[in-house]
Amino acid sequence: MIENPLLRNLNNLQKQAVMVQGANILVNAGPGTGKTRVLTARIAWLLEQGTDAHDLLAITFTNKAASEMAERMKVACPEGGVKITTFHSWAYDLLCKKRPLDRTPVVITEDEQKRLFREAAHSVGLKGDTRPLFQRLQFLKQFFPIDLQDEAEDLRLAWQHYQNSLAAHNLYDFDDLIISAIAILEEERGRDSNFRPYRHILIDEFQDVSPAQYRLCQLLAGPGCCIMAIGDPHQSIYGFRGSNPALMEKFMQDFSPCTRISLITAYRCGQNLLDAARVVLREKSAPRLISANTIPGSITFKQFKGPSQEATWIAKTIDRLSGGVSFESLNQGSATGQELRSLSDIAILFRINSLGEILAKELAKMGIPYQVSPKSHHSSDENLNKIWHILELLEGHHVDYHSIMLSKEERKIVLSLSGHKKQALRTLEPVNLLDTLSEAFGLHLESVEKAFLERAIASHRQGKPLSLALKTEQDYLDFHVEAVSLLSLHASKGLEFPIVFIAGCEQDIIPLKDCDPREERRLFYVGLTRASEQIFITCTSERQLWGERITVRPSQFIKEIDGFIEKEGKKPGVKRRKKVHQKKLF
DNA sequence: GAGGTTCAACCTTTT
DNA sequence: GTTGAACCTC
Repeated sequence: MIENPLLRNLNNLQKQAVMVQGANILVNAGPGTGKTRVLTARIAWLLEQGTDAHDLLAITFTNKAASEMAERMKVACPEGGVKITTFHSWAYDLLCKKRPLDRTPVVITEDEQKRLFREAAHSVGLKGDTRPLFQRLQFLKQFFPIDLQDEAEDLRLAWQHYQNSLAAHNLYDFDDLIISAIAILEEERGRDSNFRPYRHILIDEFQDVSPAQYRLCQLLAGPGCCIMAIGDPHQSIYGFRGSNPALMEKFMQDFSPCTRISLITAYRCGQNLLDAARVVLREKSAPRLISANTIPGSITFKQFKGPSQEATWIAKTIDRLSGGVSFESLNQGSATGQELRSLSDIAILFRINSLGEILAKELAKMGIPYQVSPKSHHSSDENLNKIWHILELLEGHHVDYHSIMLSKEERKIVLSLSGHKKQALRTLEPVNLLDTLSEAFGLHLESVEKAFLERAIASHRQGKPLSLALKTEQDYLDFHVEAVSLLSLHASKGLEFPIVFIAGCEQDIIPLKDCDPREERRLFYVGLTRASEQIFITCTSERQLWGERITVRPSQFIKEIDGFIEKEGKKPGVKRRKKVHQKKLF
């Protein structure tokens, strides 16, 4: 029998996973074991087996991951037609289908969520700081069913009021999307026991599902539906939003019959890196991954006096590795004889964003191009949102809601406009309208934002609801750009770089104080397994944190992986072992 | 209701 | 060391 070309480049375990029939599948896929490859191969294989594309659903966590997978699918099977989406988008689409057309659900941002909640808390007579209550609400919303039994009366009251005010304007926060989808599906299932929308569901990064999303999975599947859940419980790092590595085990029981496959060949990291990472993980149940990489991967550890020395050293090292753009390296030339690196091959990871800022400054000083994780996009989102509220207010929609979202001053400006002026604004060319608004409200729109808003306003004037027209496609980091990536450990998940720096590797930062120590281990595991060839771990003896200057010790993890760290002036342990091995051979 | 003062957080983050 | 929210004063 001729082997299917889709399966040709897969190893045996991957093939097995791709071709499971008549059972749910749980794939334990450690770092670099070909998770996405298995997922896409399975979709392609199912299609080839005659599955209708409409019976297939692939779910990822981020839009970015979804579009990347869609891109891969285009290559694997150009006819395509398979729905690749996120939990939230899927839920949003369902909501749109179930609501009357004139009542398009509007999703609010976290900022708006906070304001609305505070407003709600105050209107039920709560005094004092409402932030702890809000945090609790956000956490509880990740669960299903939501249990308010043991919660404070204050929280219940404020919650109720918050949800009422959302409902009054057809608003949903991100968690409501999932919660509402669950409610719709439960109701539907109660009415019609044949309700089975998909025959095959594939879920990526399953270790990140929240209990609510897990419930959604249960409702989407039923007899005759096969789920492939793929993920790595050891990379579960989103406990603060409800995810839990134990859910993967629960899947085995709840979705019986279920085949479990653990991929053990890793194509990214060298063996030395994999073994070091496994030591930090301290999970006896974790299988030892075997690297297909011939380079063992080296770990270097450096301790500095303070953050500026650390940053300088990192910047200089990057400069040296990349052949250099700085004055110094131009003088020295690339005398090291090492192969030069593209800046896009290098990432600097850190536990807390404040460390990233120091590093960014130093790189800027040296003239090394860098890009930071998408956190900074936040401010531009705020601009877009503000414009949205202003425009809606100008049109007189949901006046009370949109008013809350603007500052008093801004509100005054909008509401004081005469009807005549409003009408004039409405007919203004989008470009001019934006200019007028930016000036009146002191907004600084970047040209990209402006172009985007112009398009949105134009399409709105052709009859599209403004909220829909503005529904943004976030700009994501482009890792092909010739720049060093500065990322939090969390943001680095799913990415890979030949060379990785982990900065600020100090006790109480990595692992971070007062955090779940097991999750901190998994987080460091994620960090170590981002690199394929080389890791530089740095720490300092002194750190200024939250205004206080403190002396710090190296992270406990350093000691734990000491045997895997390359010692200065000495050959690394692994290489030596290799030599011994070779002697035996001859 | 604007403007100053005090007090406590301050980690990770996608949708 | 900075921010955001609540509270206080005029």
